Amino acid sequence: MPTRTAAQRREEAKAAYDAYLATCPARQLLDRISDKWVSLLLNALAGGPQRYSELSRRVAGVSQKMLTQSLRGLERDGLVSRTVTPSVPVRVDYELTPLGVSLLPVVQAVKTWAETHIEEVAAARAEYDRRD
Amino acid sequence: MPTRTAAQRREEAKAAYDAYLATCPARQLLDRISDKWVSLLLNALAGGPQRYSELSRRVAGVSQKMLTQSLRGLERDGLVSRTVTPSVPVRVDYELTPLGVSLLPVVQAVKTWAETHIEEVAAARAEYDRRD
DNA sequence: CTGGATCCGGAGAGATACTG
DNA sequence: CAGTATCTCTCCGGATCCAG
Repeated sequence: MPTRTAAQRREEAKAAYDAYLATCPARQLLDRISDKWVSLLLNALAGGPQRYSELSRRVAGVSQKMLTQSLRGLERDGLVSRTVTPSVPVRVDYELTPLGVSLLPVVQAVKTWAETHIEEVAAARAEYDRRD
Repeated sequence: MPTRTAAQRREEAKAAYDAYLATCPARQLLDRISDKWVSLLLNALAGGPQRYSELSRRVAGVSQKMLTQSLRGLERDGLVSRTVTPSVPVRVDYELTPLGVSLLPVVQAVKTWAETHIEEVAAARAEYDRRD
């Protein structure tokens, strides 16, 4: 069983998990979105369709495993579409779906906030480390 | 060494990590924000100061370990302040700093998006699982 | 050669029990 | 009440292998 099995294990775990969380199924979705690689990937896909290898370079630091796994998750959730062109060698493009596009402004806002306030956070961090 | 050691290990790991990412220090911050428990905690703190036990109940499903660890991280980054009232028993309140408040609209937008589009994602997910 | 699956070792998350 | 210490177990990253 490939990578998808991991996703399925997650699903099963969440199912049991939600049982005692009881009230909020959106929690599951929020967890998915609030993922390091997911936010990075969605931002990377903002500029249109991208190949697997392009994403791999753009998001620099992600392992092939996590890249594939994250993309599969996003595809399953209907946020990203996967198009295989059976040329030689094979070409795989990933693109935001309309649903994915609707999420885009939000994740871009997160990225923008991070870029804007990085210095304040760095200062707070230095302060914290110095005093304690 | 208590929980803080974990945070410090993270720090060290990130330092080595950033070295080969080279270009983008904001990446580090984005990773911190794009965390499951962090987004949940920030949303929970939206309604004003909360005690440790209140947060524990509100964010239902978080372990004490991750709660403490996440709060420490947020405190270090200057997003959350920690106030200890040495009564009997001791009382600890967590509250968003101005910097944390500035991030609030963004994380709330993420939460709102998740709540709004949960059904579409669930449908896409069911579709994906059925066909493949 | 690209895209991806598999296996393995180590880091980190979860649950539990304990302490000031 | 607010953590800390410990143990277990999942999950991540890297290397390797596989299909087209």
